[in-house]
Amino acid sequence: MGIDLAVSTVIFAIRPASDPAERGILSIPLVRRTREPFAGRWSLPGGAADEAEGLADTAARKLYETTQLAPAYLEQLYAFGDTDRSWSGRVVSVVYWALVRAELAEQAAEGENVRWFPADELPELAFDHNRIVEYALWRLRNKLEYSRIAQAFLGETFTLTQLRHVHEIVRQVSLDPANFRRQIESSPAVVATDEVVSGGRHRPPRLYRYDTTVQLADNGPLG
Amino acid sequence: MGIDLAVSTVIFAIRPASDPAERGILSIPLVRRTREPFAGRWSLPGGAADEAEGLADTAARKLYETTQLAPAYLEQLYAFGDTDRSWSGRVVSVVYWALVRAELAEQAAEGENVRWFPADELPELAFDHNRIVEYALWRLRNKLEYSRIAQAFLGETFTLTQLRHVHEIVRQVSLDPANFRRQIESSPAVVATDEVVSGGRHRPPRLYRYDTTVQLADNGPLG
DNA sequence: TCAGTAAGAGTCACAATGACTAGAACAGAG
DNA sequence: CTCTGTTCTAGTCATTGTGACTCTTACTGA
Repeated sequence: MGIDLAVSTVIFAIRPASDPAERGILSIPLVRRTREPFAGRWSLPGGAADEAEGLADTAARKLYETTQLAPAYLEQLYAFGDTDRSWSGRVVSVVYWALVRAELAEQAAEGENVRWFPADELPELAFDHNRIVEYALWRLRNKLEYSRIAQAFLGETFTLTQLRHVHEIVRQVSLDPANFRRQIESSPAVVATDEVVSGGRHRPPRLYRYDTTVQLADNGPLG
Repeated sequence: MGIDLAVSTVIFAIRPASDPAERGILSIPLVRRTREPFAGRWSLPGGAADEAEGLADTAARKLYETTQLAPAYLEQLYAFGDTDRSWSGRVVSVVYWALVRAELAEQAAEGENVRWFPADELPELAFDHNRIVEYALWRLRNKLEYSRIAQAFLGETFTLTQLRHVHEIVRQVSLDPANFRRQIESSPAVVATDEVVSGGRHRPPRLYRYDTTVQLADNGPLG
């Protein structure tokens, strides 16, 4: 009876690769379902919407409860409401997507029921979650090109090479370092600090920092 | 108890202006509320989600029932779910936005409870509908620049001047006719027919047609 | 026949971008 | 200490897309 309203989140982070030649792998944490339908299958973290809480707040809370992660960026993805997307009654899912810093994601505990998967090598998930992740991936890759959200994968300060690696890993391309530098430095939202990273094996790169008065993405009137 | 799920739609069409110097006005049909809360106020057409129907289907149906319009383009805008957006219990609204052909919108019946308003001269609406329309407008103006949805305001065939007027009216800019032509003709999705519009006061312009195998907008995996 | 207006083709300068070159600055091997 | 390999960083060059602008063509109505 009635329509159930759920809130789920597709969480992205860049995790270290087993092969050290790769710079990292775009990954997604999934939770194993303990109940029918789809018991045993992996699925997106989430749950029923809370009556006393905004949708984004519910997304952030569920996200934290299941993975202990705090997102650096959170945005609504889509409301999935096809009639046949669940086996047990009608469910409308308001899905969010989130970006988590690599540093945090590394510490994150994995367990029997929570595990990280490479974003484009997912198993068969519960419900229509494969399709949802596919759409989230598309949005992430698009938005990376015309906004500043790449920063959300990194920390307060970062080198241009780190920022370039984020783009290369997520968008699965290889970018010319010199051209990438030119483009980033043309934006006033990125400021060079006078610090450098010492201790590396090569010429010490300069640290950059995002102007915190500039928001990561322009979502119009929604802020 | 429980969260009510509603579906509403922001409908756009270009309607003739009273001043013949203007080419048209971007307009939105609104319906007058007959019940509390906000009885007498104008609001977006919509209603409760139907358990047996997809969200987009509900949006299109409600849209047709209240305005007798069939949209040429329909896309989900956002799920609004703040806790304080309704006076009567918690309501989550999945909002769509739609484009209707000018030809259809002209025929559309206005009545005591349905009326068209210029998109940026709206009265104070019920609930948070002013904010919703503002966001829909922002999305429309953005999307017009990087997709082919402008065509949805027109008919099967159209002149380049008509298409340019759509851009000028919606984006509130004035565009150079020659540059606009160059840009449109560089896209393979627009094909020139060998027909022309005769009977005008000036040199008869050629009719163009959109390649129907190309979709109006690229919404990724959602199609 | 002329004036006014829009269609349609073309030119020019400038900005953004991809491909590429080259010097500077480091660590570690010899 | 010197050499080598790598990366950081600053440049050049050619191509492309775009805004501003000019000019000719084709029509109607005065």
